[in-house]
Amino acid sequence: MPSIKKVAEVAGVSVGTVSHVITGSVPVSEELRLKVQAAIRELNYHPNHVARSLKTSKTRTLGIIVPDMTISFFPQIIRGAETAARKRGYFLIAVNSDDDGERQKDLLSLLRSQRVEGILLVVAAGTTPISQISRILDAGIPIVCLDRIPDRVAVDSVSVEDAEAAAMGVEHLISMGLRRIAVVTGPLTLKNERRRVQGYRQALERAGIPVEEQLIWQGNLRTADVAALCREKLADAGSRPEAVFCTNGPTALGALRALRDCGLDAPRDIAFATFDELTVDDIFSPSITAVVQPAYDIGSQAANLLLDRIEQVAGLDKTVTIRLAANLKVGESSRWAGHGLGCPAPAAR
Amino acid sequence: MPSIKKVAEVAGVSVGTVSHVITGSVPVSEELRLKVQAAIRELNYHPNHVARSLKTSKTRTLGIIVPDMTISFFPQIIRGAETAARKRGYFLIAVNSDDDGERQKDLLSLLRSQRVEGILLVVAAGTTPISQISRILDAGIPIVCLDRIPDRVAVDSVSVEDAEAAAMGVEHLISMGLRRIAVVTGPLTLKNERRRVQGYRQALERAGIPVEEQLIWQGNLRTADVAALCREKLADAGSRPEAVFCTNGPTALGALRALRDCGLDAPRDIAFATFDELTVDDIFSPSITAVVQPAYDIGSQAANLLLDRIEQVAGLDKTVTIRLAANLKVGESSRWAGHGLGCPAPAAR
DNA sequence: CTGTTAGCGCCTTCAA
DNA sequence: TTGAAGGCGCTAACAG
Repeated sequence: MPSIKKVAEVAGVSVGTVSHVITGSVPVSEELRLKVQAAIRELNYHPNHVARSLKTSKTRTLGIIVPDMTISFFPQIIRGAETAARKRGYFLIAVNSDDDGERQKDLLSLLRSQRVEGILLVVAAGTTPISQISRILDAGIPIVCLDRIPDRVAVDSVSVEDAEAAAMGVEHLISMGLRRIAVVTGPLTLKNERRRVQGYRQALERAGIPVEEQLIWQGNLRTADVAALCREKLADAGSRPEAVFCTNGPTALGALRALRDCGLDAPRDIAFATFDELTVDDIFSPSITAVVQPAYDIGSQAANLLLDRIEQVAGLDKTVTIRLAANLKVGESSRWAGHGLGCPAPAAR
Repeated sequence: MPSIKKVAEVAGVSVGTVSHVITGSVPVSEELRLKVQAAIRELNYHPNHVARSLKTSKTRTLGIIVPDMTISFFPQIIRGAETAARKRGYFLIAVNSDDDGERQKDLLSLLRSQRVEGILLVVAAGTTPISQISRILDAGIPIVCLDRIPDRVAVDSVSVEDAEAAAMGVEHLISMGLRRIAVVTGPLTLKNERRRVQGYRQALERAGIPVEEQLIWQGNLRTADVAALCREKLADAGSRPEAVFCTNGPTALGALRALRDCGLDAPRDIAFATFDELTVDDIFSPSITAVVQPAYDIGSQAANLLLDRIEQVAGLDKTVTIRLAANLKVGESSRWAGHGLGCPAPAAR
C-alpha cells in the first residue's frame, strides 16, 4: 500500500506538495500538480484516512445504532440518514443492537473508539440509557435519538407525532362504524408506545366512546408473545372487540397470527389497522390499513440535525425536538364487513 | 478526549504499561493493573482505534456494498455477515451502491481509503467491474462476491444454486398441472439471471415440455419497466401463459402489478411463483409461492470466507466458490384454479 | 514486570 | 509556491 512519501518520491517532489495537491488547501503549480497526479495514478494510491483522521482528529463518520435492520422501518431510516450524510461529506456506519442493553453499551463504546463524530440512536427497548447518553454528550459527541425517545435526558430527537398518528388510525376505524376497538401495544416503558396509547384514548374520547381499560392490551416486541396474549383476549366471542389497532409492526404480526389461530378473518370478523407497514405477505390476505411513518425523512432530518450540531451551526443552543406527521394508508383490513360497507372481503388463508 | 498519556499520568505509570493492560499482550502486576483501570474509568477513557490502526495497520473492519438495503434480501445478508464478523472480532460497515457503477467505484475507493481489511461485494447491475476488482485484489485486499457473480474474474464467491433453485420453482408449477410457463427475468447480463433461466429450461425439458422462446421475457430491475413489459405480453388472452415465474423480487413486483392492471387474478386466472420473498402486502392478496434464498447464511458464509482469506487460513489457495441451496415456500399463488385443485382463490384487490 | 522510544501516514505550521 | 519537520495516539520492540 503506497504512502504519500512514495508518491512524493515518484513525482519528484516533497510530501508537503503532494499533501497540498490532495487537500487543495494550498495552491500548487500546474506542472507539479500534474506530476503528482500522474504518480498517484501510477501507484494506484489511496490516501490513508486512518492517518488523516489521527492528524486532524476528524473522521467525517457518523454512527447509527438500530435494534434490527431487518425490520423494514430501520433500513429506510438508515438510507435517509446515509443520503443526508453523504451530501454533506460524511459516512455512516450502521450497527444492530438486537434491543439488547448490554450490546448497545458495547456499540456505543465501540463507536466512541472509532471516533465517530456523532451518533444516531434508536435506543434498545427496555433500557433507559440516560447515563450512557449523558456521558457521551459530556464528552462532546452529539447524539440524536430517533423513533424512541428516552425520558429525562436533554437530547435532540426526531420522531413521528405518535399521539396524533395513532389517533388518526383509530379515528379511521371509528369512521368505519367501529366502536369497540382494542389496542395492542409494545412495552409501555417506551415513551412512544405510551404516546400512541394516549392518541388512542384521545380519539375515542373525541368520538364520545368510553375507554375500556380491558381493551388496552400491553405486550412486548416479540411476535410470539403478543400472539399468545391476543389469542387469550380474542378467545371469548362475547367480549371480543370489533376492531384491533396495533401500535407497531411486531405487535401487528403477533395480533395477525392470533387472528388466524382463532379462525378469525379480518375484516370479515374483525377490523384491523396498525402502525407501520408490514413486510409479510404470507400471513394475511387483504391489504392492511396502516399508519405509515416517514421513515426516510426521519433518518435524513436526524442526520442533518446531527451534522448541524457537529458543525456548530449557529442558533442551535437548546435541545431540538422534531416531530413529523404520519400518513394513513387505507387498506381492506379495516373495512368491517359487519358494517355492510363493501363487498365481503376475501378470507385469510 | 483523554489519551493514553493522560491515563498513564493519572495512574502514575508509563504509557507502555497502560498499553499493556489494554491489549493484554504483556503481563502487568495486579497492583498497577488496578490503578490503570481506575484511571481509565475515572477519565472515561476510550482507546483511539484510529491511532491503533495507524500503528498496527489493522482496522479489523470489513466493508460490504449492496445495491439497496431497503430490499429485504440485503439486510438479511448484512446481518448474517455482521454476526459472523463480530464473532471473529471484526466490524462491518455497510453502504449502498444504488446499482450505480460510478457510485460503486467511489465506494470501493472509499473503503480502500478507510483501510477495510476485506470487502463483500454485490456488484451493481449492468457493470462489469473486472478491472476494479482485480486492482483491489492486486493490492492485497480480499474480496468475496455475493449473489451476483461477475464473469471472467477469479474471485471468491457465495451465492445460491441459481439453476437448481429456479428449476425447483418451475418444477413446482409443473407439478400443479401447468405447462405453458413464462419466465420474467432481469438483465441477462447478470450471470445469476442467466443461470436462473437455464434452470427454467432444464425443468421444462426434464418434464418433456418444449421451451417456447417467446415465453422468456427479459426485463430489467425496475419494477415499472417490467410491469409495462408484462402488460404487453399478457394483453392477448390467446397467447397468455398459464403461469408466470419471476427470477427476482423487483421483476416479481412488476409482473404482479401488470397482472393487476390487466385485471388478472392469481391464481384464479394465472398461476404465479417467484424467486425471493416479497415484502409488500399491498399489491397482491393470496400468499405467494417463492423460492427462498438463505440470505443470512449467504452473508455469514461470505464473511467467514473473507476472514479466512484475511487471516490467511491454510489450504485456501485457489478461488473458492460456495453455492447454497434454496428452499421452496409453497403459497396460494401457484394453486391454479383452472386445475380444480382447491377452493377458488380470493381476488386481488 | 516496567519504562522508553521509534515510528505508522498524514497535515500543518514555518522558513526559505 | 515549495520543502522540512513536528506530532496526532498508539503499539511493539527493546532496555532495564
